[in-house]
Amino acid sequence: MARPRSAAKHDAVLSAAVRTIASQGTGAATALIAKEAGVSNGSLFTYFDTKADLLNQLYIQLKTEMAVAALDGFPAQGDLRDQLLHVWGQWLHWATTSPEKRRTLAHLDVSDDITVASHQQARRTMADIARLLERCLEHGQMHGTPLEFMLALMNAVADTTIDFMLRDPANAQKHAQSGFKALWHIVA
Amino acid sequence: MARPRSAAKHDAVLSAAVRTIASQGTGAATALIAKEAGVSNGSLFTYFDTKADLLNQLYIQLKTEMAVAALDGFPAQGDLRDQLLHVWGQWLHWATTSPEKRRTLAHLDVSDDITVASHQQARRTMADIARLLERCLEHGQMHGTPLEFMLALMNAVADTTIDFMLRDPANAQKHAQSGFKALWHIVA
Amino acid sequence: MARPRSAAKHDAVLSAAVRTIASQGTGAATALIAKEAGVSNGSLFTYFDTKADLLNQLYIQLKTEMAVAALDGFPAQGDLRDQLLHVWGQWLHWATTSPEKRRTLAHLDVSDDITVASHQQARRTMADIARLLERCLEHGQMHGTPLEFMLALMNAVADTTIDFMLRDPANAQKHAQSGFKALWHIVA
Amino acid sequence: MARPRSAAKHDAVLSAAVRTIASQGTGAATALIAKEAGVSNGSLFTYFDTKADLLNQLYIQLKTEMAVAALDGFPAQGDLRDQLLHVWGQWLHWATTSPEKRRTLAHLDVSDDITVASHQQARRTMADIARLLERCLEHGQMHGTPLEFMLALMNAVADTTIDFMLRDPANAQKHAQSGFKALWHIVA
DNA sequence: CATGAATGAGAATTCATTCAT
DNA sequence: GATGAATGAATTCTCATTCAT
Repeated sequence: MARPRSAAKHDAVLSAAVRTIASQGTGAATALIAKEAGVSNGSLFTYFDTKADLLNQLYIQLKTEMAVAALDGFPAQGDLRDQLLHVWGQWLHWATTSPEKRRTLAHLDVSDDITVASHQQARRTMADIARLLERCLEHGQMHGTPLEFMLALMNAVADTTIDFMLRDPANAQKHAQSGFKALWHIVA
Repeated sequence: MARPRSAAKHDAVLSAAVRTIASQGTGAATALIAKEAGVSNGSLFTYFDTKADLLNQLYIQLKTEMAVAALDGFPAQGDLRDQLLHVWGQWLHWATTSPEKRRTLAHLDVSDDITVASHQQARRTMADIARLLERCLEHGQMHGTPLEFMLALMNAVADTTIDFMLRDPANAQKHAQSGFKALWHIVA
Repeated sequence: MARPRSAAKHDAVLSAAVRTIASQGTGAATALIAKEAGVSNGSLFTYFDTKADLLNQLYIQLKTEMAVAALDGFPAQGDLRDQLLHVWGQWLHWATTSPEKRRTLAHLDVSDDITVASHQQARRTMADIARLLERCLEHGQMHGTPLEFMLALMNAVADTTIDFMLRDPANAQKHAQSGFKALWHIVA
Repeated sequence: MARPRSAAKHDAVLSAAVRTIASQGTGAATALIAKEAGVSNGSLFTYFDTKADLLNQLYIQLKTEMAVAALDGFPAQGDLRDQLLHVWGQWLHWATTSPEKRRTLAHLDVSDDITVASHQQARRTMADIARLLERCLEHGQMHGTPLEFMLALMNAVADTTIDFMLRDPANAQKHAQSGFKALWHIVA
């Protein structure tokens, strides 16, 4: 019966946070995020209990968005290599077309404000990708290595690749291919 | 602000910074670092112009120390795989026996206070390792990929491996081997 | 802001305020009082123009309730000492069985938000007690002292006594008697 | 060897706090107190860890000052009544000539920021007065009542008296005498 | 009239850096 | 040079009050 909490504002804050944190790190002032979102500094706290809360929600949203993007248009029929390549391509595409989100995610990933629960939930959003990776490993040379470890490795390779694509856009496609080659050498 | 009188104090501050930043991140107060170093907060600024300066010096020192450690006892005679394995083992050994330094380095690596110049200089300390890597790649499947990229990849694989070794010390050796296997699959 | 529609809600807010202010002091947030009353924070301001208004109304209500309680069952026939003792007993009984109200009153008594008008009105609710006190004084040693002063003195003695009764419940009765003895020595 | 912490500044903050709290209550902003003391808001916190710390130190200082004032020029030779009367006079004199300190003390006395330890220490500063009171009670009608209770009673009577002296300065002396008469009736 | 989101002026602290001693 | 007090901008979060729904 009262003014409803606005999803639009909630999202505005979140996306203002992306922009602000991308350039200033997690130390960015909540007041600045609020202003950037076109909202009063007080209002920010009706949508997020705490700055840490905002950070955690943002972290999960971005991780989820990334995972969803990576699986978009997943070729259920294809062979393993094609499937992994598809995920790889989607992933890099998302990261390189959303550099701010990607940079923010990097900041959040190392922030002490992100709880273990959030990290766990983030890992869960990658479950489908993990499953794919598992099937790739089945007959490969790294068979027997903990899936968790392999997933982390895949993440690391992807991150490094993305770094180079963003740093040297002229050769982005070449880097993407190199990265996949490295990944495939590991998993297959 | 000029030449530090006492190298000992300079180093004391640096190693206090390692301890403090490892646990508190780069947001750690300079006053705390100073106290931990047994130095007055004012004195810290006679050894380092600025907090960012301290951070950058620390970054370079740690990166250098890491590179030196990785090359310690390098077997000039061995074949490529043995040489790389040696470096790998030294690297992981340094990281796992100096977890605070390693954690601090992780914090610094993503800090906005570290200049591009520092990042470049850090990369230069890895020149010898890069050269080794280059020779590995010569006849490998990744031949033709920019060395810079491969170095970053190696870094990423090493970091991931170290993470798992520290997180799960019971299986540290197994993780170290898995990591090297992955690396070797990439480079050779 | 106008006439309260529902007296029930008005009272609910007031008694929620008692509970909340007893434990948090007059700094208690209006939003908290509202929630405790089962009312929206906005609604609180249709019943009370202002937080200060709420505080003042509460102050007067509690003072009135205290005075009424003190006079309950007043023995119109008894001699002066019995009458004063009756009031004394009722007063202490109210205070010790309504410790939250009493504590709230203590907070309000020293609050800058309570206007002089409210203090005056509060004093007026004690008129009957004042009259009794006046008769006690008529032949006593303090005869001639301003009634206002004597009333304040009686208040002070009562308050001190109640403090000790609440702080040391095992000896509550003894303290009540000591307090009355002190009071009687003054007035008679 | 560095700039010494200045007792003058410490005291300036304390006495600025007296002025500010007297008129605004314990809710007075630390920034205001600092400005009033001619000190930066940051500096306030080099002299007091916390606002609560400032409040507690102030409380103890004022209580001590009051007790010292009350005992100033104490007539060791006199009879009990004269001694008590002396203390009474000194006490009222201090309170009425330092109305801001007195008002601040009233605010502090009911503040939740004052720890039990501080209250205890404050009580200890009244030890000499308590001893005098004890001797008064020895042969009086209230003999046997806990000294603590009697001390609180004396405090209450004094406070009430001071209130009236300040509120109605024209009759201050008369009120002072009335107050003492009441006190003496209780204790003797 | 009820609701609760919106507002924005504070509030207490913290901290890199400067500077008097 | 060394010390640590001084500074004041900046930070997160709170809260009385207003107003759209």
